[in-house]
Amino acid sequence: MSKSKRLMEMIIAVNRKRRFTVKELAIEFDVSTRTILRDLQELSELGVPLYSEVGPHGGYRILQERLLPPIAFTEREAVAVFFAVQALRHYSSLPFETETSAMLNKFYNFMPEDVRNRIDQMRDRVDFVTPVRQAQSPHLSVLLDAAIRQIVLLVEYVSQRQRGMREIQPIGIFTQDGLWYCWAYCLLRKTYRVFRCDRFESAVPSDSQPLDLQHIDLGSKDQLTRSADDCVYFHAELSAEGVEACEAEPWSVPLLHVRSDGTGWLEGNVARKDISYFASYFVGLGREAAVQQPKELRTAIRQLLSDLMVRYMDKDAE
Amino acid sequence: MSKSKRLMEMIIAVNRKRRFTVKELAIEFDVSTRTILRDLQELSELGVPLYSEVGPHGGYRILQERLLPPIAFTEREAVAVFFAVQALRHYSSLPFETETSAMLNKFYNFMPEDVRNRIDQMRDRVDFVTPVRQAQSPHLSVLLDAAIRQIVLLVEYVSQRQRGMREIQPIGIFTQDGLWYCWAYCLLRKTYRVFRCDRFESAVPSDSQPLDLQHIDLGSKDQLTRSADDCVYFHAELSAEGVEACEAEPWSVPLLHVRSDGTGWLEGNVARKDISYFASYFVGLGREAAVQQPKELRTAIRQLLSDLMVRYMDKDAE
DNA sequence: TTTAACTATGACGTAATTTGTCACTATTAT
DNA sequence: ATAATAGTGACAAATTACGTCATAGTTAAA
Repeated sequence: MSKSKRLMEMIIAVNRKRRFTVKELAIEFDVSTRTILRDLQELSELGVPLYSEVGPHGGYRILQERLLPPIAFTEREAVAVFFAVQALRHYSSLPFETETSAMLNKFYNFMPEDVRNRIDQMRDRVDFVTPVRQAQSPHLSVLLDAAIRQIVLLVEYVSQRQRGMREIQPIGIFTQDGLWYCWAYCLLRKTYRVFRCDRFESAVPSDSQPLDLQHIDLGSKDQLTRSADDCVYFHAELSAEGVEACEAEPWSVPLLHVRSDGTGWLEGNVARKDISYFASYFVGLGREAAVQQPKELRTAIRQLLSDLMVRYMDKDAE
Repeated sequence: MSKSKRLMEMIIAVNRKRRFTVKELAIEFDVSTRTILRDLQELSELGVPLYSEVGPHGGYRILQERLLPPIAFTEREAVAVFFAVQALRHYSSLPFETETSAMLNKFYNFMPEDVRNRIDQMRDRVDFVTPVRQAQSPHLSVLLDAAIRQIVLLVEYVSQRQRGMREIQPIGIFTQDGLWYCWAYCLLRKTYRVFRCDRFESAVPSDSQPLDLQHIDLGSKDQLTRSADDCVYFHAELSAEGVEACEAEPWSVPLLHVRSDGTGWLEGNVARKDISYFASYFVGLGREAAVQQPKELRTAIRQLLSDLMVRYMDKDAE
C-alpha cells in the first residue's frame, strides 16, 4: 500500500479507535513501529490532534473528542445539513451544547464558491419558524442524561398552583411549539407524566432505585398514555378548516377522520379530567367544530360561553 | 512538500475549484505537469470522482457535484448535526431534495463506535415535534428558486372560496406549524401577501418583468406587512396562561407586553379586515384573555359567542 | 527496586518511490 | 492548420520511505 493511502486510512483508523498503541497500528498496517511513529508525526503536522502518554497503559489518543474522518457530502446533502442546523437556531435551549454557529462556519468555509453563493442566497429566503419563548429550560441536558442513563432525578417542579419536590425517572424529552417537555415516570404518582421543562426549578440525581424502563422510549409514549384514567366517549364534527386546525394538535391526530370533501370528525375516548381543556379548545375552533358527545363536554362549553358572554357584555352595554 | 501532504491539499483544492487544468495545478503546487497527472490518477483511485475533457476549454472537473473536504467535526458538532437532520424528518415536504436518511446513514457510519452508541441512546429520547399535515406542498423548490433568482411566477391559487390565476414574485418561503407559506409580492393586488404553499395548484415561471426586490428578504417581512391597510387600535388583557399562549403566535409577539407577575397585555394596531380572525382567536383563549378595544372586536366576539351558544344549546335542551 | 510497557529519537544502508524530462499520441475548438 | 488540452511510456536522477539497531525517557505495577 502506498504511503499516502496508508495515511488516509490511518486517519480513519485513528478516529475509529480513539486510543491505540504504536505496536497495534504497526500490526494492522503491516509496517514497522518506526514507520508508524514517523507517520503519526506526519499526521500531527497535517493537523490531526494526536496526543501520547508514555508508560504502561499509555499510548496514543486522539484529542478533544475530535475529528470524524472526512465525510463526502453531495451538494444537496450539504445544503440540507446547513438548513437543518439553521432550523435549530430558533431554539433558545437545546439539550446539547451547540457551537452551531462555529460549526456552520466550518461547514460553510469548506464549500466551493458556488455552493456558498447558493447558500447565501437561500439563507434569507427559507425559514423554519418556531415560537420564541421567554421561558428558558436550563435542565435539558440533565434530563436527557438521566433518560439515557436511566437514573432517577429529584426535581423541584412548579405546576399550575403548587410547587413541590418529587422524584421522576425521565424517559425522554421533546420540543413542541417552542417549549420543551419531559416525559417521565413519576415515582410519587406511580404513573407516566409529561412535565414542562421550563417549570423545573432544579433537577439533581437521586439515589432512589430506578425502575427497569430500558425498553421504554418516546416511541412508546402513545401506547402508555392512551389507556389510563376515567374515560368517556367523544365525538365532534369538523369543517374543512376545523380538520386543518386539528392536524396541528398532536393529541387529536389519532382521533381524526377525514372525508373526501375535506370535512371530518374526531372520535374516540378521552379522559374525563381533560374536559375543561377540551371545552376551551373547541370554543377556540368556533364555527369550525361542533361537539356531539359527551354531554358533559357540551355542558362545559355552554358554561364557558356564558362566562365569556358576561365578560364581553357588561362594558359595552353602557 | 511531501507527496502525501500534496495529495491531501489537492483534495481540498480540487473541491474548491470545481474545474481546473493540469497546468494550473502544476503551477499552484510547483511540480511538473507529469506529476500532477500521476497525482490525479491516484486521487481517482482513492475515490475522488474526477472527470476530464481534452481540447481547448477542456480540463478536469470534479463529478457529481461532490464535496469531499476533510471536514473535522467534534463529537458535539456531530451530535448536533445528527439531531438537526433528525428534526427535519417530520416535514413531509422540503424545498430541497432530501436523501436525508441516506445522509444520516453516511454520517452515522463514519462515526466511531462510542459516538454511535451515544446517538443510539439519544435518538429515541429526543424529539422535535412538528404537526404532520395531510397537505403536500409540491411547488416548494420552484417557489424557492423563483425567490432566489427573482423571477415572476404564474400560479394557480385556491383561496378560501375562489380559485384563480395570478402572478406573484416570491420573496421567500417559511414553515410554521407543519405548513409551508410563501411570502411574495402579488402583481395583481400590488402588495405583499402570504400564500399557503399547499394551495398552489400550479406554479410556472412567467415572462412578466420582475420588480427589483433584491434587497427584500424574509427579514424585511415584519416592516413591510405592518403598516398597510385600514387599522384600528387594539388592547387585550392577558392572564399568565394567556401570555404563554400568545407567545406561540408570531403575529402577537410584537404586540405583547409582560408584567413581572407573568400576566400581560396585547396592544397595537391591527387591520380591520382581520377582526373576525381575532374574534375567533380570543374566544379560543377563553378566560385567559379579555379584549378591551376596539368595540368592533368585542361586538364580533359577542356575535360569535351567541352563534356558538345556539349551536351548543338546542340539542341538549331536549 | 526492578521490570515491563509504553513513547521517542538518531543513524545508516538499502529499497522503493517519486519526479522531471523528453518524446510521443489523441482529441477538439477556433 | 493551430493551439490547447489530456494522456502514456521510458529512463535516470533525486528523494523518500523503511527497517533495524541502539539508546533514552517515563511510569504503573509487581
